[in-house]
Amino acid sequence: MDSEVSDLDQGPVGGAEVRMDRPPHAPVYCVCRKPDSNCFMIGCDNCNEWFHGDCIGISEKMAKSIREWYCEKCRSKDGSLEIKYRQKKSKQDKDFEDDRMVRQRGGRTPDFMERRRGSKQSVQVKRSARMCGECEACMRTEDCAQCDFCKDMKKFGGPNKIRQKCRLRQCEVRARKMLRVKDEEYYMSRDQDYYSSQDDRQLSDEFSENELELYKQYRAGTYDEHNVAWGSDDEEAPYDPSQHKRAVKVKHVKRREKRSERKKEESKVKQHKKKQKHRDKVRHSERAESKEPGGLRQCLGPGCVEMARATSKYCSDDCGMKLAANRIYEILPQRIQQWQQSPCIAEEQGKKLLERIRRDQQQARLRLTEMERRFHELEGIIGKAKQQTVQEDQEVNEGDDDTDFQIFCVSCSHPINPKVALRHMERCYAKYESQTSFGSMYPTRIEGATRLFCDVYNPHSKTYCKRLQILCPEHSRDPKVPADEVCGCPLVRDVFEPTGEYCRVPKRKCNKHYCWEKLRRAEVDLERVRVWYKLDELFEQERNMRTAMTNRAGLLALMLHQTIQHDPVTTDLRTNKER
DNA sequence: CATCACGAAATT
DNA sequence: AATTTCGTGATG
Repeated sequence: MDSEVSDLDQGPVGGAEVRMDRPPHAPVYCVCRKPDSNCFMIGCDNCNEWFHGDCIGISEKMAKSIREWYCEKCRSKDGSLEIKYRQKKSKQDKDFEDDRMVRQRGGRTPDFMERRRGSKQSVQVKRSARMCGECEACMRTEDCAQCDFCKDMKKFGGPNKIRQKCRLRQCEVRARKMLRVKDEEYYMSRDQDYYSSQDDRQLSDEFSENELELYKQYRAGTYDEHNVAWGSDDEEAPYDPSQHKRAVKVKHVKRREKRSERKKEESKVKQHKKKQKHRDKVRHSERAESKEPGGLRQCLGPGCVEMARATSKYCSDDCGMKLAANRIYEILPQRIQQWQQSPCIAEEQGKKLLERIRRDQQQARLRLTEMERRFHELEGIIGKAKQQTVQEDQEVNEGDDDTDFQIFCVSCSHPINPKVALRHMERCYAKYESQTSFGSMYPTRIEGATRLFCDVYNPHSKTYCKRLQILCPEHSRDPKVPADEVCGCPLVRDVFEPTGEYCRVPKRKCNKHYCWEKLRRAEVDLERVRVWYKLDELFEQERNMRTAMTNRAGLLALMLHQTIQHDPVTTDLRTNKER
């Protein structure tokens, strides 16, 4: 914690030399205990006190070559403190050197006062004119890539026109204010204090003591306690006016003098006007504190007089919630009323759509039970077919029809005998199909369905097989047919009409009905899957519809949108036909 | 008074 | 040599 020796708090000391345009409590500095007189001053890097250049015999020019400076008092107290000088663009400059000569340095030096905050930092931060080396911003090493300055940088693809350091890295103390983070929330008490000292000075030029006192009371009420609160946040003294003095002292000498002269001339005449101005200013600062960079803001919580947190508009989450609740109580009733004033077309359409969806769902369910029925029916047929006895003689009947006729397999394109075509193509297809996998990450979960998907887990690809179980050559083989098993395929007339009879050829030899059970089962299963999908889709639609309807007049929707009744007579916007 | 733009010093 | 970032004049 380094704190200023001379401070506003010190009150009036040695009022003899106090200038007319300065309040009586202006801070005093230096060995002479006189206030800042707009002349060049230098700050001690140990005690942080400011000294008039004239009083200690250091000119601004000389100061330019000083890197670290300690006052007489500090040097006598602590023998290790030495004034350190800069060297012309040399690297040793940063190291210790015993050169006690004040050298003139070539090139340009910014017109800031040679003030450093301690040797620690001088070593740590090289370019320190705009860096205190201690604040969060100075500690940052990476650009945010978000701010306008970053976006201007070449490394972020910018045109390099602005050429300024990342806003988040602009020193909280020494960087020019407009270069710091734009968001007022980042401004800390330090800046506020700077303002108060500045404002006091300016105000004192313009306002009577009474008014000034009022203004100060106002400020004290809002700011002083905050300083305490913020003090813990950073290790520096919350108030450090010297950090910013330079700009006022060195740069605006002429302007300030002119102004004070002018003020004296017109002081009496414009009393009234000034009072008005002052009132405006106070009101402005009350209202627009948040807009003003560096402004400390009051928590927006209802009835709360605490200071808002740095990155928030509120002092606590609680206050934020309170305001939000108030907002809802305030706005919601009106919105509900507005909402109820006009019929909601979307709601009505939604209801219709929902009805339709429900109807479709009902149909799909019916279809599903039908398919389940067919499933069991088929199993019955197959069971019955198994009981048939083999009739050896039938086999010969189908003997040789067209022996020289050939067809080609759809899978392997080899020419095959039509007699064995079905058998070949089935096997051929199974061979190729079993070489590929067809899976999903999730197992099938359909309640009430038997034997639908293969669902064999493949630990290698962590998937579940999504073929129909009955059709999956990858994970199931057709059972070996015993020699005495009958084909048993129900015979039909005119393709569809069952005759009630069954094929009684031995299964191994029947080329006509090869795998007929499998194909019939697959047919049913495929249809079942289709119906399940359809049902699933309808459920999804219903869910979406319901969510939309729930959200339509939900709290969030009502708070965010409102229905404006432009024409109170025609509330229903539909055409007559639609109604 | 803030912002933009840019030369140039400081730094890498 | 390239990059960073400072200070300052022009501008609105």
